[in-house]
Amino acid sequence: MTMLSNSQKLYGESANTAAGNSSGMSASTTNSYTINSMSGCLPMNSCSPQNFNSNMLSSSGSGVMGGMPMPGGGNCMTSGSMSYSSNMNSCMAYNGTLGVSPMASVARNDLTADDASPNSAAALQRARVDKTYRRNYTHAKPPYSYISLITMAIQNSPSKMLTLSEIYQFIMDLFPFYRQNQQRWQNSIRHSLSFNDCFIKVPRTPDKPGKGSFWTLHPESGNMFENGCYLRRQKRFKDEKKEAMRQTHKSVSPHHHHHSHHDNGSSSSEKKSVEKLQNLVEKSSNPDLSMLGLGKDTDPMTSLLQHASGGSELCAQQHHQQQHHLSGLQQEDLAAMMGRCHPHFGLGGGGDHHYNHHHHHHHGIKSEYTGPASHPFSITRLLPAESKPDIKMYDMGMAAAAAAQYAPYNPAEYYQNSIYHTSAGTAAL
DNA sequence: CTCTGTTTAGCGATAA
DNA sequence: TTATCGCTAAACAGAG
Repeated sequence: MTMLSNSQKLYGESANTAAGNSSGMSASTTNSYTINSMSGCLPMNSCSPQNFNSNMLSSSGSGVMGGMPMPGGGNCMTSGSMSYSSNMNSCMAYNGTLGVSPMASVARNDLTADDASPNSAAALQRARVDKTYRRNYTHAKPPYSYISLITMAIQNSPSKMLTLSEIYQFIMDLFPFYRQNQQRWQNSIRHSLSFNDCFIKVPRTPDKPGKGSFWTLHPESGNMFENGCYLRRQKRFKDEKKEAMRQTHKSVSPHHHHHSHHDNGSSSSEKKSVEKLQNLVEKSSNPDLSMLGLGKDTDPMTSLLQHASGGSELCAQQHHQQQHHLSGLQQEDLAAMMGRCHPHFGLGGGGDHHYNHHHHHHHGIKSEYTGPASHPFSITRLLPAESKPDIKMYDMGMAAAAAAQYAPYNPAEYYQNSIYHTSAGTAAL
């Protein structure tokens, strides 16, 4: 059991500063630590929930399986096999053994102690008292790609549009891990926003002065995490038009010593995004765009669950490169949230682009969905009725609630266990 | 100046 | 194996 593959690396945030050496990050700079990777340790190359669950999460048992999450014990956090200590070395230790991870213990009420003594009261007690456990847990790198984090943030906002800084804030509020090394991950976030066609930049209107633009999701991006994997999409969403434009630009550029500004005003990049929008508008003759204007029509929660909820096959934790410490979280909620992606965007028209790979894939994508928000942590119920954008989730309640939605680390208990309470609670910083 | 965005590059890791 | 995907670094430009 405990053999970890050394294939996966986590970039220890604490360690190297963003600076780094010129040539990318060499192996040395990234003090990476390995973590167990599914694929690594296990033969299976797929992320079947079953396997995952049994092998990875095992003890925690929280299974999110098909649909209903952990009724009983509530462990929302399923196995977090990874630890979180900011510096990883420590974690690895148990990391291989999923069940025993500190996080797991913290998360679950019944947890087994990290010391293998299963439900010992003492262990439990200790877990509750010892802040380091909590801290470690809380600070673990969430098993979500930046793309999924951004998506979560946007979808969670009432208007379905956020500024860059709001996205940052959302992530930091929810995941303590990202309160560190901001420069590094924020650069990545910016890169993700610009680089991925699934994110669209919406200019500010005069009535809303402020710093950057708003970012929203491409109406046709569909449910990018349909497979339940938040670390790696099966296929990257590409906007054909935009892509075409890119090509064109490229082939034309040679001569133009530095873009001859025969364009009036806006930079080429600006233009691009504008066009992007325009295209959007054209394409979606209507409904979809409502979101651009302000997606209120979308009831976040409802839509949310509609899709996914059950569906998360949780293969999420699955492997995936670096980071990815899988902390097993409750995929469910997340799935629910992500899943909803654009539920109603029926995309009927031309939508599905790349997202249908049904092809083979064991991914059983979508398990049967059993009905709306029936489970405890479904966003439908947890989501603050109206998330006020500005309120930030600083106040506890919010933080907990928010966290709950994504179930990353389970909110409810999490909260109960005073994780946020004690330290972060007030700290919330 | 800092913050936003865009873009290129290279790396590690997975999927096909 | 190759094709992709995601992460990080970094150069760069523009806005505030």
